[in-house]
Amino acid sequence: MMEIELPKTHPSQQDMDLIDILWRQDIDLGAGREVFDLSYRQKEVQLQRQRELEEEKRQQRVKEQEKVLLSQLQLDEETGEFVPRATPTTSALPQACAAPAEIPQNVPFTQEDGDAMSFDECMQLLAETFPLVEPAESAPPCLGPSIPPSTDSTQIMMPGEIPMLTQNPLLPGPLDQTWMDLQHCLNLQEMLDMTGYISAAPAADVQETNYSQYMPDLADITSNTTDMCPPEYINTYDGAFSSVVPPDLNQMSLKTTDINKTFEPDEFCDMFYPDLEAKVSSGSVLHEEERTVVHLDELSNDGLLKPMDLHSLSPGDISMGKPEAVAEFPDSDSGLSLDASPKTSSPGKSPCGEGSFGFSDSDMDEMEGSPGSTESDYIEMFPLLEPSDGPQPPGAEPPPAGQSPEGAARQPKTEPAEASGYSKPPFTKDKQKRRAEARLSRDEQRAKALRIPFSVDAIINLPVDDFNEMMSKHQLDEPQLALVRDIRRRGKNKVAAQNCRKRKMENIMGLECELDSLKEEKVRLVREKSENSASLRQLKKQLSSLYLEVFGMLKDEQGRPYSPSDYSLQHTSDGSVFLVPRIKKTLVKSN
DNA sequence: GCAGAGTGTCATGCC
DNA sequence: CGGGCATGACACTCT
Repeated sequence: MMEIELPKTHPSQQDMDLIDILWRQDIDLGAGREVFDLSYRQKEVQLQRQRELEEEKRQQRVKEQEKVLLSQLQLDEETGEFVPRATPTTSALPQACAAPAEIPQNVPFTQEDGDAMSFDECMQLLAETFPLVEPAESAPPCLGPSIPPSTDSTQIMMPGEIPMLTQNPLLPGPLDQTWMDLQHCLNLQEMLDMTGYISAAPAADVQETNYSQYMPDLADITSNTTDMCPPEYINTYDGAFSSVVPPDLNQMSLKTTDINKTFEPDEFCDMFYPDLEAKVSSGSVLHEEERTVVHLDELSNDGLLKPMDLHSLSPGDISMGKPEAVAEFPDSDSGLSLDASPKTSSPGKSPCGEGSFGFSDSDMDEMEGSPGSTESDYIEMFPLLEPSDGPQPPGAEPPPAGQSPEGAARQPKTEPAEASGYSKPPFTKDKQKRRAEARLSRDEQRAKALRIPFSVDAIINLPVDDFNEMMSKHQLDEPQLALVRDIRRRGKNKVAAQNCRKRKMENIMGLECELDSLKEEKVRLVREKSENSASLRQLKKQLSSLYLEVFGMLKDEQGRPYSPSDYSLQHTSDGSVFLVPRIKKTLVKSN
């Protein structure tokens, strides 16, 4: 990009023409005309200052609202939650949509604490999701000063909509109510943290060891979930947020502009959540950015919807009350694994019956291979969620298949192996990776069938202590325990086998290198040997000629030369040379 | 259809 | 003694 020195005074027409020409040259590079417009920049600076002032005002208002909310809260002694005193809609059962904006935000958010997505992260997500509606209001209280207000990003995204921001301090009532609900949730979160509602240890573990990906839920939360959330409510949540898993957040934020115009409380509810659902079913999810996926993953991992619970939240289970995801996925361990294992009771042999858990590997393969295989598609859709998976939309038992069985399943997948900290397999071809993931999903499907409340990654990769701690928090029956042990054993052994083969290949390669170097050394030594032999022959030749020369110079008393057949020259170690008669020499030798 | 590579799994031994 | 690792062997899938 060319640099242009801006004139200190107003540019002349000639300058403007020149700038115009330069701009036309740069327009291909994405430069805007305003880049060269001084007055525009000055306006921008003024607007920026204006926004900052508004920002401060908003923050003050938010703090005041926070105080008011705190004064309105009371402690529910049964659940340990803080609930608003005069709000009847905080009951766990949303009969209708009378004021449901509060319900899905209250209960789930109070339960998600120890989860992969902290409340602050949730609030941050909200702040990012609704930047146009209430960017400054959602940010300051929960994000703290370190998080910059999202106004800038708003400006970047939609520079032409600045006037809309100026309306924010005069938010209409219902939106204020929504914000109060969000604040409410935030306060609940903070208070729950303080009151020890969430067990401190797991939370610390999640933060310190970064096992949040492995531990999408907590035991106490599980029980609370089942205790406090009737199926109807879960179903409602499911309907609203199940599809939330992959919605396009950008679209969501755009939608809020509509909310800004019309809403009343009921309309807000009707418009907001069903809209999410509509967005999801529209299939826009398939093209979302990775960052969005991550956020949604976190969303889906939120407390209320735990990995296996989400699976169990499938409409068949909830609305119809059938407890058998098992029948859908007739589980069995890899016939070899559990059945052959004498020390663990195989699910196939479990008291629950053969039909309940027993699907063989071949069965699983058939499931995976079938075009309508919901599990494999599903897993490919949410590889990072496994087996926590996203909630399934009500009424459509195989969501991915319903959406686009071909397209969705063929989407390039992320690598759960890497995400789970697996050592990289020695042979990395894409197809093999995919196949490995498909095979990995077998255990995940088994875990789903037995409703193991942990992710397979967690089962395999957690350290022993954390693993035991995790296990102790859930009441698992014998087949579940056996399956979890087998999953862990197989996972460990799989990694070990990969490492072993990798080492073996490295050993082979090292030996080949060593062999090559040895061959080179052999060639060198052979060449050296021949050189030494030639040198030795040369020395012998020189020695014999020297010998003859010296011997020929020797004369006896009569001046006659000694006969080489009768005498020979011998030298001692001190360098003396003697003329020795051969007979005498042989005698000496014989002696 | 066969051969070979790659991978998962099991059994076993060792630490 | 239990858990993990290493490795040979086998089965399976894919090319």
